[in-house]
Amino acid sequence: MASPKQDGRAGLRMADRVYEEIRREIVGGRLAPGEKITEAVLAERFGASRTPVRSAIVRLAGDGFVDMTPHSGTVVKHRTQGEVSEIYEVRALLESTAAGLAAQRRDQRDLDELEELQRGMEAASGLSWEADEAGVERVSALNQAFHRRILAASRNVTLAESAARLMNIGFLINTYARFSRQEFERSLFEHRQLIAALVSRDPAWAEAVMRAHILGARNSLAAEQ
Amino acid sequence: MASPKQDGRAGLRMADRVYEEIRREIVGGRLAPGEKITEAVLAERFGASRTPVRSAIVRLAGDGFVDMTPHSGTVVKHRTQGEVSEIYEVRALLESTAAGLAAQRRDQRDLDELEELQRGMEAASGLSWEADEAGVERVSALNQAFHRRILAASRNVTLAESAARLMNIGFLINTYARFSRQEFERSLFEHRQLIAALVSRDPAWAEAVMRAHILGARNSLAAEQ
DNA sequence: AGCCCTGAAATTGTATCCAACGAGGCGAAA
DNA sequence: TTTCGCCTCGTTGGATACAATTTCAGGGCT
Repeated sequence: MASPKQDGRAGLRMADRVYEEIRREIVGGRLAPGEKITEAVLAERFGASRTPVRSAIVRLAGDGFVDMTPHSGTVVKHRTQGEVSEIYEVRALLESTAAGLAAQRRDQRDLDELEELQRGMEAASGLSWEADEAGVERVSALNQAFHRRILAASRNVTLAESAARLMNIGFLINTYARFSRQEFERSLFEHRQLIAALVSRDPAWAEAVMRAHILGARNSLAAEQ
Repeated sequence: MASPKQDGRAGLRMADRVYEEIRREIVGGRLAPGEKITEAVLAERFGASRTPVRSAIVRLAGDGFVDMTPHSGTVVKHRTQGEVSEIYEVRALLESTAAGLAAQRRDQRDLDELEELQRGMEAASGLSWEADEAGVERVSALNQAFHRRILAASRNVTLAESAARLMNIGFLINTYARFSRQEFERSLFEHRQLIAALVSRDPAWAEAVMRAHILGARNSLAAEQ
């Protein structure tokens, strides 16, 4: 192909770009579960060789996004509703613990940034929920950032990483897109409560709100399907 | 090079063999944290090319065993004592929850296999703790299997995988080798209690024992360093 | 003396080529 | 007609060749 530097964003390895792009496509639902992934096809699509594509796929497999079977191929991992519920349950366990720690350890910066993110989400209240695809995706990104900020405020990197891994494979964007406006507003309200619990340094409250928040989301999801 | 099938164990990809071997060397402490990993060196040691070695390293990085920095190289990940403590704390959280679930959901097979593993560990009571390297490693493997069995009995695959990941990077063999005979016997006793809790289907008891078991191990470790 | 610049060596990242394996189709025999 | 076996093809796994980047030593400059 001989196009050494196709993308302007320098410094990024081709393998990383491929990884990120495929990941986004899976999380965003553009690549359906069960769909086959062929190295040569992707290589051509990215104007790269199979080598970095392969590297990206190995990483995706390690992160639980795809299933690789030797000499046979790679498919987007399928998850049953039960597995998705499990993911939410473990997230509830980890993130509620993190929220409790965060209530004890947060500093002013944490609170400021959470407020900022919350304002961003509230600003999206007026968007047309079914039509505005990009808007929904932005809200979802803010939601993820909010959760990550609380994980960071727990000051426990291991806890944060374990939870973040589950958030990723939880296909958040996809699930968020399915949320109704009502669910979204409940979510906003619970985030507000979370901030309040952190402000007043109340670990038990923060923990309970986070658990309720995540298990509630799980149930909304389960009810739809 | 040109030695297409060096190892008799067929069916295994070269990349998998390299992955497993490096992983064992890191977990076993034969590769020290901070040590540099050079692809070409490993490739020669395994009589392979750099391609499968590189694939293995990417996986190891994904699993948190090594740090890859672009164009610079790969080093065995260093963990501070604080990080190791964190790992044990999150393990305590996940595995105690799993133990509680296991107490409710276990069947007779689970109990039988746990008994079997426990007998195996008890049989090692007579080994010379400082001299018998292989013996210690076997005990460590049995211990890991015991914990994995309880995770499996929780019937929550997500929970089990999250915990297993942390067990792996906890460098169990290494830590176990540092355990004194006294620690080992305390461990045996707690495993017995765990089985009793599962037999009597007592989730709260199982949960508490597991939490105490893991946090105790963390403290023994912290006290040494 | 200390610092920066430069260049060569070492090492990683990517491309291409070859080998091995699995999937599916076709044909022959029961 | 159905089923077993073989064969071809497509795809992945691995080897080798090449390009790009970092690192570090050494020399010149401030």
